[in-house]
Amino acid sequence: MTKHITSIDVARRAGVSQSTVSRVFSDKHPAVSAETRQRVLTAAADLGYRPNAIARMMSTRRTHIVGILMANITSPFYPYVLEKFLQRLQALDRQALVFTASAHQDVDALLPLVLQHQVAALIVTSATLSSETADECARSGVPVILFNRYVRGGAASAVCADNVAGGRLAADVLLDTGHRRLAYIAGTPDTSTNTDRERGFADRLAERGDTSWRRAQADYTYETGFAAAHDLLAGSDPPDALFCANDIMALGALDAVRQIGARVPEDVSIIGFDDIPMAGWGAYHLTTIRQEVDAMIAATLDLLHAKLDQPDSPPVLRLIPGSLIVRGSVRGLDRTQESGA
Amino acid sequence: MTKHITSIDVARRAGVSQSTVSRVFSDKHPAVSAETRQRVLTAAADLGYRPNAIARMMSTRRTHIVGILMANITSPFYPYVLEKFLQRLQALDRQALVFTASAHQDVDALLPLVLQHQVAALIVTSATLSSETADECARSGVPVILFNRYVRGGAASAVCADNVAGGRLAADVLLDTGHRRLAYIAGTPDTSTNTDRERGFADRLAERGDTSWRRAQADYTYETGFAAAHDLLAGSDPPDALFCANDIMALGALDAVRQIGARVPEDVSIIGFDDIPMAGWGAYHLTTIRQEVDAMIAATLDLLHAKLDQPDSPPVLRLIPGSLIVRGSVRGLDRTQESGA
DNA sequence: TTGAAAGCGCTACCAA
DNA sequence: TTGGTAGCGCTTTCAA
Repeated sequence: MTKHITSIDVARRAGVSQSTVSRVFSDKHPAVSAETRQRVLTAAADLGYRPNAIARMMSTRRTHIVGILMANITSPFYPYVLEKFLQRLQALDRQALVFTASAHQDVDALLPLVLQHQVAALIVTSATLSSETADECARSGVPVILFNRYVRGGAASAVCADNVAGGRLAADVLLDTGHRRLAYIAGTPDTSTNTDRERGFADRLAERGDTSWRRAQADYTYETGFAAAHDLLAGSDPPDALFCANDIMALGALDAVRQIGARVPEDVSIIGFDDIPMAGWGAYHLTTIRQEVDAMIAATLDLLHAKLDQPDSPPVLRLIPGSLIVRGSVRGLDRTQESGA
Repeated sequence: MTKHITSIDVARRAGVSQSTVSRVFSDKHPAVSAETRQRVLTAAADLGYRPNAIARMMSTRRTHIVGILMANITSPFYPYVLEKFLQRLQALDRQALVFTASAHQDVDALLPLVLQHQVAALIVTSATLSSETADECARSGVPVILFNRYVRGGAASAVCADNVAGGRLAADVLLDTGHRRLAYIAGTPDTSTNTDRERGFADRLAERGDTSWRRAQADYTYETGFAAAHDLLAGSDPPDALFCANDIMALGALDAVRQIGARVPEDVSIIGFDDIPMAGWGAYHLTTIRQEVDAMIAATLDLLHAKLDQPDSPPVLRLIPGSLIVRGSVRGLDRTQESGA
């Protein structure tokens, strides 16, 4: 192992005290003469000194590290989210300790580990957090923001796409364009994104007098979306429109429709949710309800900092409206008809 | 802020010394009587004690944290890589501090920050590292493993797909199936993945007497792949086969071919590189050269631990062979003809 | 403006 | 098997 250079080495070389070296490298710049500072900086450069972030954390008992807890990174929606978070966090001079929860394993089990690392705050994405755990974080003084998830009555703030409104919008779009045999392809059960999208869709349909829509269960993957569409289309009196709880499943559904020799949108219309990059690709041209990811991320970081500045502020739920992105997978929709949700 | 519970609080409550508490929570379990341990554990549970990982690092001067430096998370190949790394690292009881380098910003600039956090090791993915920086890491005793990149003559070990062999394989496949007007769609210049794939392709073509292949520059995105294919196909005497430096561009190329009314593979064959999930989707059925990601990740972690155990071991370059995945985008290839690269 | 010294919460060594 | 104690490298009073 290489000998580690510490502030003491620098102090010795610069002929100053260790405290002075520390002052020079503190973020705020208190009372150090320009000349001394220069001497210290030179000595540090000569030695290749780098302040030890761990020791600094130890001493200040504060961390710049934000924990990110994420399941499902591979779902095409989340890599983008993660990258954005990392970029924004880095710009704010914060580091990110990232954890993934495999679907089966409980997110709550990961929490002690995260907390041990004294993270300044925690962002939880695509993974549910029990309200006990949320409370525990609150007790340790670690602000938690849920991204695209929320706990009912929990102690955690959350930022979500307005999934209910999105579901309603999908219902309106499909009905307005004259579709009459609707079906919903559901995402993973017990996720708030899925239940909210379905609820919005179902409620709006009911309001407009359609109670005969069908439903197939899938779990947010391409393969299950494909299979669900297949099943739906196989029966007699197949649906003429499919609302899919996310884009990936919608893409699978689209391929399924084509595979059985039907056309999109002439024979069946498809509308997705998310607006992932692939939705715009030539082979698909998926009409979808877009989540305003950038706005959601910005809101999350706002909430985070608000909570950091004011630890006692109450939890907040922030809903970010989405919007309809019109491409080619819904019959009777013309590309000027985009609207907010 | 909540009062923080320390090992001293636990010691007091359990009626033991602070050292004993520390022993109980050390990874290795030395010399603590079952009864004492139980008392300590109970007291800790009552108090909600959690060992402070920062203090532990400070004291041991070792970290379990691995830095991951990654650009391009959104390229569909990398989220999978990242998730796998996180999973494997977590299983090994290591945390991951993740940094992204936006393409423009120098990865080297991020390094001091990473090093300040006393990471035990560093994995660099999809981003080049100058050899100076690699040396600097070596000097600080931080093992660096490059994933899918290497620095010539550098001090860092690397794990790569065997891109040269993959390029050769693509050439053979296309020639063997009777294609005669070949073209290469290049990825981002100055990335070793691109240059190696191209070199393998070009060399093999030259060996077999084809020097008339064409080339279009793109940068690994769907859009540029689409545009490059468009250009290639627009001229007179358009190519009858396209080798794309990655799958995303191949998918773009495929959509471009269809858009101008040509058919894949009847009119033009396309072969990609990576085997991302979307390559298998119904709308594409892309024939491609697969990177054995799991093997690459395993090799990376092997190298990492080898280096950790034996800091003086020399840098290693490990090439992981890929294999041909036959789907429907190359004419004249029958699905039994898969082979190693 | 600078230096001395007291921690931060833990590990690890040495004695008992 | 346990307790005492000396750090780890830094920040942060408090004095000079």
